[in-house]
Parts: sequence; structure tokens; C-alpha cells
Amino acid sequence: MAKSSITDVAAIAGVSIATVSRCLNNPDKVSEKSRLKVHEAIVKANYTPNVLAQNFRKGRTNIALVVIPSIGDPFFTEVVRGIRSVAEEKAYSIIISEAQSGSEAGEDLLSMLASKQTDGIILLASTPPFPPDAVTSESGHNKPIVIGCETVSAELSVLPSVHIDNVGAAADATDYLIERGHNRIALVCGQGGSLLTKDREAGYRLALRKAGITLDPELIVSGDLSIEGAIHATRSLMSLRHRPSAIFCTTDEMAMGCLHELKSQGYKVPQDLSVMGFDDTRYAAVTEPPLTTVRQPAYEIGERTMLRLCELIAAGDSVEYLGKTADIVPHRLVIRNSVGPGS
Amino acid sequence: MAKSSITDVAAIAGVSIATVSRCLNNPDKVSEKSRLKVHEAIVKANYTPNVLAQNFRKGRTNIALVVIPSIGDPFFTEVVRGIRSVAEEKAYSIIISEAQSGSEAGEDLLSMLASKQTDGIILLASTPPFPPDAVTSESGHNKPIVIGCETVSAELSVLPSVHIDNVGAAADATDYLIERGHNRIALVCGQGGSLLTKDREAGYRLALRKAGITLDPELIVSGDLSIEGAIHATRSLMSLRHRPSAIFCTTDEMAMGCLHELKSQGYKVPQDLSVMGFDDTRYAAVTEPPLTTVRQPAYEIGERTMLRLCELIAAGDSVEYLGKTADIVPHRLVIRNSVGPGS
DNA sequence: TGCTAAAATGTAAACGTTTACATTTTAGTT
DNA sequence: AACTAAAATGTAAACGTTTACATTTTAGCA
Repeated sequence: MAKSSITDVAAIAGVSIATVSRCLNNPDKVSEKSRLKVHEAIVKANYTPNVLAQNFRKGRTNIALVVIPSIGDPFFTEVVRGIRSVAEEKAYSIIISEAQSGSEAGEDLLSMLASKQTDGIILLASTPPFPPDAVTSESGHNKPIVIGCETVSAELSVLPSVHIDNVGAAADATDYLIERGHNRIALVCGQGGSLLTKDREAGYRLALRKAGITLDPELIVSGDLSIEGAIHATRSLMSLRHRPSAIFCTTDEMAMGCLHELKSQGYKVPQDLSVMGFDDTRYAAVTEPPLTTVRQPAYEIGERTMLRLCELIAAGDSVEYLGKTADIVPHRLVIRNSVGPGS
Repeated sequence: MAKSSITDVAAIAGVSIATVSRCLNNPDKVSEKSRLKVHEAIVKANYTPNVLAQNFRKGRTNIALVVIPSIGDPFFTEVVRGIRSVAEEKAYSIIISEAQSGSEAGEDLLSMLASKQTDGIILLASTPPFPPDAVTSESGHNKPIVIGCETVSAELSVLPSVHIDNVGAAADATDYLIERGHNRIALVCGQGGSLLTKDREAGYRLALRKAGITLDPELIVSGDLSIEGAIHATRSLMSLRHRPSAIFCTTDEMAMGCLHELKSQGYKVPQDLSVMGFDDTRYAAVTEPPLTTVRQPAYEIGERTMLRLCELIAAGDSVEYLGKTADIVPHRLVIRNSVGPGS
């Protein structure tokens, strides 16, 4: 059967194409009688609307772009789940783009975003490597953007965001280690460029300072956000003359690498050494030992980010749309078994 | 700056819109001279083509739909990475849809697929819950489909696929356990509906029969493809009067839950009990103990699946397009430290 | 210089919707 | 019954491309 168009339906139903269209988009603007005729005709003609034509006409695709640092990290996949749940509800599809922050040149990303046929953009822990105003003014691209999981520094905060208080959360984690008696605490953090990394490092420094512990720069190493990176980082930490008694990894993913390396070297966690994670992914409970970590409400972050994006898309050009720009969700320390008493 | 169209460019360049269009799509059909003029005009007008109009006109979106059982499973995310790598190369975007097999009614999925604005579909271990011919004939939807990671049973194999020999691989894994002296081997498998699960279970049965071990149905339990499911499965296995000495989990993800539960109950792996995984995800090397498992070339499966889809899309309506229908990639046993000698 | 074939360009239609505006029908009021 | 306002419908334009076909220009050759 050849694909049928609105014209065929109109012919069969004996009405104009406008009525058919209205029947689909504003059913209340059409009489009961013709509504029936049209619906009948639709099944008779086996009609389905041409989505591409609709998109073209409306200038919208109902697709959102989600930029993510790593599609493999279970934390982000959980955020994506949350995004997807509201996307589904609002009849949106999502396209996921993996962009390790920094690696991609700003213009590349920008032009890619512009060319993608999406109605809006969510950046998860992927702060745009370009000034946010370039986003709206230049290049004709002016799609709504929402940042997730990450704080945008004040002067750039034209963009709305949804995230925990990363500084506070990292400080809480560090506080807990200090409380348990540790004072030689290492930090395995992410890449240099990422805001997320900077914030968590800031929290770590803050807690140390507050406790009067002088910071040893040797104890801060990058784990590259990956298992392997964390393994290397841990190895170098443990080869220090003056070893740490606790290691704070700013991701559970990295904590897993850290745990593995420590065990390979024969250390017992938490007896010989303590490890603190961050994220509370679903693996955190099944590591050996189960990971003490900071819980982020990943799913909820996803939901709220997408919700926010939908609002912005709906608001469209109405410039007067405001609303608070940063949506802070609560974090929580989850105590399991990877942190023991220090010295 | 208002968005400019091909008409503006044409005006500036002093040529017709057809020339501008050709300049973009068939540069060799246009003279050097006007090519220059047009390019100049394009930058002058700050023109970018309206992708939605192009899609509409061409009837293509350059988007592929990928259906996946679980976006969280690191195995599938690795397959997706492979898919994405060739997608990028071919200027495709991908939309990922999570559809736990069975839960979604066939018609729902079908209509969803049809309505999505995609040029083709990849089903990863998500055999369509509808007869494949319904896909092409009925409902006007006739997009190319490629199955990944899974064997499609013979009578349905209208659809091309890329996967390992699941039966053989599961048999190899079981063989290895038998070789190591185990004869009471439990199977923690996926959900009932999935072909993948059936195939791996078939391989398990095959190996047992070949070794002359009579199968104990009590030793086959479903782990629901999740960590929690595997924990429950393991718990029930270990509460049997006659316990297994080895547990074969048909996913690494489930093996992680299994390992965790065994350790919680105080068993030492591999001394007290052996565990075998399947997939060789990136976590397999860092579990405690590191997991002996079956390696699937996830990334490569993704690449080849997408490559195949592109071929099909390119072939379009040319019905004569054939080519082998099942692309079998090699698997491999990866021996780490979760399997010890039996009895 | 003509002539012809090839190359380059232009004209205009088409893709399938949505929607502003005009027109007709309906229903309500006197 | 006549008039009016509201509701329903129809007509036709518009969205920004691509492309078949017609036309013009170019270049090659006798």
C-alpha cells in the first residue's frame, strides 16, 4: 500500500485537508460529525502523518540532545534514565552524544550542536568549552540549554542548571574521613578542565583547611575519570615516601579502580587503608568492600534537568521567561564499609 | 541576525537557488566561478541549511534507532560505542531506546518505531516481539532492521544479524567448568523471553549432556539480567539441600551480584565456590576476585552492526540486495581468578 | 565563423504539513 | 422569521529544500 497523505484522507472523508489537520491537532475545533468521518477515513487509508513534514512545518523535532562525558559511567546512565522518563512523558526522543570534556574543540561542538536537529540541549558535566553567549548570539543557533550535575561559575551563569552542591558534598566526604581520624588524605580527581573536578577539589581543600590540616600537593592526582586512570593514580600515591591513610576518589568508577589496585598490592580495605567514593552508583553496594560514598540523586537530577529543558522549549522566544537559574538537589553521605578509623 | 535561506544566498551571489543547492550537494556540477561566489555569499549571509527542510525533502534524517535491553549494562554501552563510532563517520546520529524485552507490547514498539523519525533500526538483544514480516508489509513501515548480539531463529531470519555463537560460547564456558572438575554447575540466566537467554541455556545443556552429567532443573534460575536479580538467584541456589560447586552467570552484571552474595554469606571464591561470567565488561577485571568470563567483542559487534545497517539504508529499495544474513564474530574464554578446581 | 555537443544555469514544481483568512453553517436571541 | 454571534469548514499560501526539465552559455571542432 502506497503511503497516503492528508489529502487522501480528506478525499475519503469528504472534507478539506484543513479539517483533517485540525482533527489531528485541535480536535476540539472540529465537529463531532466530521471528526468521526475523518477518523474512519484515516484507518481506511491506513494513514500515518509524515513526521518529517510536520517537523519541517513546525520547526521542531521533539528531540533533545544530551551531551555526556562518558556513556559507560553508571552514574550518567542513571541520570539519562531520569531524563528519558520525562522525555517519554513529553513525547521527546533523546540523542546522546559522548564528548570527553576538553578533547573536543569548542567550535566543533558548537557547530555540531547547531546542525543537529534537536529542540534543546542538556549538557551533563560537560560545560561548554565556549562562552555561553556565543551560544545564543553567534551562529544563529539559539536552542535552550540546561546544564546538569555541574555548577556553572557565576559570571557564566546565563544557563540554568540542576546539580548538587559539589563543593559542600566533597567537603562533607572529607570531613567524614577527618572525623574518623584520618589526616593524610589523598584526592583522586577528574580531568583538569572539568568544573565538577574543580568544585570537588575545592570542597576537599576547604574541609582540610577548616580542620587545620595543611594540604600536601603530592596527594592530589588525576584519575582521569576512568578505572585505569584510577589504578595508575593509586599506584603513584602508594609509591610515595609518605603514604596516605585514606583516598578520596571523586567518582565511584575511579574508586573501583582504586580498590582493585590496593588489593592487588596486598592492602586490606578498610583495615590498612580507607577509600571514599562519590556518586553512589549501583555498583557501590557490591564492591569489595562495599563503598562508603556520597549519594547524588542521579535519576532525579535527570528528571529535573529534562523538565527544565521542556519549560525552556515551551517558553520559546518569550524572553521574559525567568525562574531560578540553579536548582540544587540534596546529596547524602552513604556509609558502607570502605572507610575505617585512621591511624 | 535573522536566519537566512538559500534564497538570500542566491540573491547575494547573483545566481539562482538551484545553483546554490547544487553547490552544496553536487559541487562538481557547478562552475568554479559561481562556486566561489556562492561560498562567499554563504558566509556573508551567515547561512546554514535548514536541516528539517532537507530531511523533509529527502525523506531521510540520518538518525538510527538503537533498541537496547538496558542502558546501564556496560556490555551494551560498549556495543553502543562501536555503533556510534561508525555512525559518526557516516554522519549519523543515534537515538537509544531502552526496552526491556517482553515488557513492551509488540504493537507499541512497532508503532513507536514507525513514528520515530529514523532511517533504520538496530535491535540489540531485543528480538522484535512481533513477526518480522509485519515489519515490512503492514503499517507502511519498512525501515531496514539489523539484529545485534543475538541469534534470530531460523524461520524468522529475514533479518540480518551480527553476533557471537551464543550456544557455542556458553558450551565452552560450561566445558571449562567441567574440565576443572565441577559437575554440579548452576546456571543463572536472563529472562524467559529472550533468545539470548535461550541460546546460552542451550549451550549449557549441550555441554552437560556431552559430558554425561544429568541436568538438575533446580540448578537453573533466572537472575533477571540485574545485580539484584542475581543476588536473589544466588541466595536461592545456596539454600538448596544439594548446593552447586560452580555458578555460571550468563552476564558479568549478574556475576557481580552473585559474587557479592556469596561473599556476604561467607563463601570464598574461588576456594569454596566457582563463578563464571559472560561478556567481559570492563568491570570483569576489577571484581574480587577478577572474573573468569567469556569475551564478546562488544565494540566490534557495534561497528559491524551499524555498518550493516548503513549498507541496507544505502541499498534502499533495490530489492536485489542480498549478502550473508548472519555475521558471526569470534568469542573467547578469558581466564582470571573466579574459577577454581571442583570437588 | 558556424555548428554541435556538453556544461552550466535557471525556472518552477513538488514534498506534506499547518494556519491565516475568508466563507459557510449552526445555534441562539428577539 | 430575521438577525447576529459563534462555530465549523474551506481555500490557499507558506515553510526551505531538491530536482526534472528547459534554456542558456561555453568550448571544441570543422
